[in-house]
Amino acid sequence: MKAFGYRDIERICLDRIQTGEWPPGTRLPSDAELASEFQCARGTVTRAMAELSRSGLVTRKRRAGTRVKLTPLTRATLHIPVIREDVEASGKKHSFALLARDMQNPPAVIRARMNAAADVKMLHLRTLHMADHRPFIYEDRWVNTETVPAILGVDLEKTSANEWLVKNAPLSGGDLFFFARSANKNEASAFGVEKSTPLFIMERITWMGEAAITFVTMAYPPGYQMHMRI
Amino acid sequence: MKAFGYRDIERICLDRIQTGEWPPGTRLPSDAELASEFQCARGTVTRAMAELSRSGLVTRKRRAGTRVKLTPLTRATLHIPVIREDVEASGKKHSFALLARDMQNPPAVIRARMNAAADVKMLHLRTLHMADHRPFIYEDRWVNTETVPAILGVDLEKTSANEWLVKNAPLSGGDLFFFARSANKNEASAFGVEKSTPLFIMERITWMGEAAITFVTMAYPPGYQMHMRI
DNA sequence: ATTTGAATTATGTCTATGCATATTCCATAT
DNA sequence: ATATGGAATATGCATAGACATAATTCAAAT
Repeated sequence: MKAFGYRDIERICLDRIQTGEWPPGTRLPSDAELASEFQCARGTVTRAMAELSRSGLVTRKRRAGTRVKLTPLTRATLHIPVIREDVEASGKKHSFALLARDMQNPPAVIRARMNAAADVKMLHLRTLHMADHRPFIYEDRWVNTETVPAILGVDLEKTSANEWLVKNAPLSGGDLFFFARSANKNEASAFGVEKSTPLFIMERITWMGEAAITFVTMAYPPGYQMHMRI
Repeated sequence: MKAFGYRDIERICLDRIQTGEWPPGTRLPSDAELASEFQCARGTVTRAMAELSRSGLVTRKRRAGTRVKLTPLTRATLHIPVIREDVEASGKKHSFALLARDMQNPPAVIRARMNAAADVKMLHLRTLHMADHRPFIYEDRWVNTETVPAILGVDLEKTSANEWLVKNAPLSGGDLFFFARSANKNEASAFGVEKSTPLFIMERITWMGEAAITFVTMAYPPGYQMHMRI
């Protein structure tokens, strides 16, 4: 019999958890015992267990051992794409129109959320992204030009701010908010719907340390569904 | 100088990526070179790099080396809580009312999405979850009793199906869909709003292999925001 | 010029070993 | 009974060495 690699061990243990052979709360055999079962070194089992732990299926504590989490699989991962690549991945043609561009002092609500001074001026952009010439995302964006001054030299008619920022502005983190609200005037006219139509909205703030890079509100047309996998 | 552990190396390299010292596309020094820089064994660097790779910041290929991803940090993780724990975590009191419970043949749309036979009967539940006695989630759920027969013996007035299933039904995966739509009649009356009010909706199907365990539609009251972190 | 193939190189994985450290368990002293 | 302290144990982390494997490079053959 061929020896077991750490991926095999990971898969087999995952299977034992998923089939209920090791129900939530169970203490697994120690790394050493599993190593003896799978005829491998302890390090190999340790690596498999570390992966399961990182995936959130088990918890490991010194001396206390490895246990199956009480509520396993409670995470889902969302991939945040560059809009252009997202559209092109679905076989459609991406285009966009820069509807407005100016330097402005953002409203207090935005300033507060971006952790910005009262008198700061930011780049304000409104963009409509299309998939096969149909409206796909209406984007309202504020860019902190103190954090990313380089964007002022970019031709945003040719490269979307979304794409330029993703690829050029190093970031340390971000906050995403999803909610539903009625379309505002701009969104309604961009999508050709009534002002009261429910829209799926994503707000995103990205950070470089304490300083906000950009605050963007993305409105999706009626019928859009965001998908995530567990 | 104290020796560097794999977490130190991970942090330092993360920092170099985030500050732009290693911009997207950069090829990192080889594991061996980094090991020499940090005065440690190659295995230690390898582990740090494996973590960065798993977090999606770099890609590693044999012979080609380790490179900073072109679009780093494009993932966000959503933690899916048990509703009761979610409510209680915010310091509020959780309660719920089982509004309806019966065995029914689900509509064709639901059957299709659950990958179920035409004549199957499922447990259909409607539940209103409350936070401090205010409506928090309106839940419409179908449970495949062929996959989880044990739920028929559970007192769902005392333990919510949500909680019981999360803790007792082993699952191999799931699909989540998020979108916005107008409140339907039931939701409107549960939340005390107009029928046309935009609501944030989450649909979730969980799977045990090919068989669906449960299909649930959760409607959140107006103003609810889902938050994720990058 | 193009293809083929061999050498080189960086990561992938495993082994064996050792010490560190958190936690549990248990015997002993109070 | 309770508190305390030490032994035992399981994971955490690091090291050194070995071989596997994929991708690149480059020289030789066509």
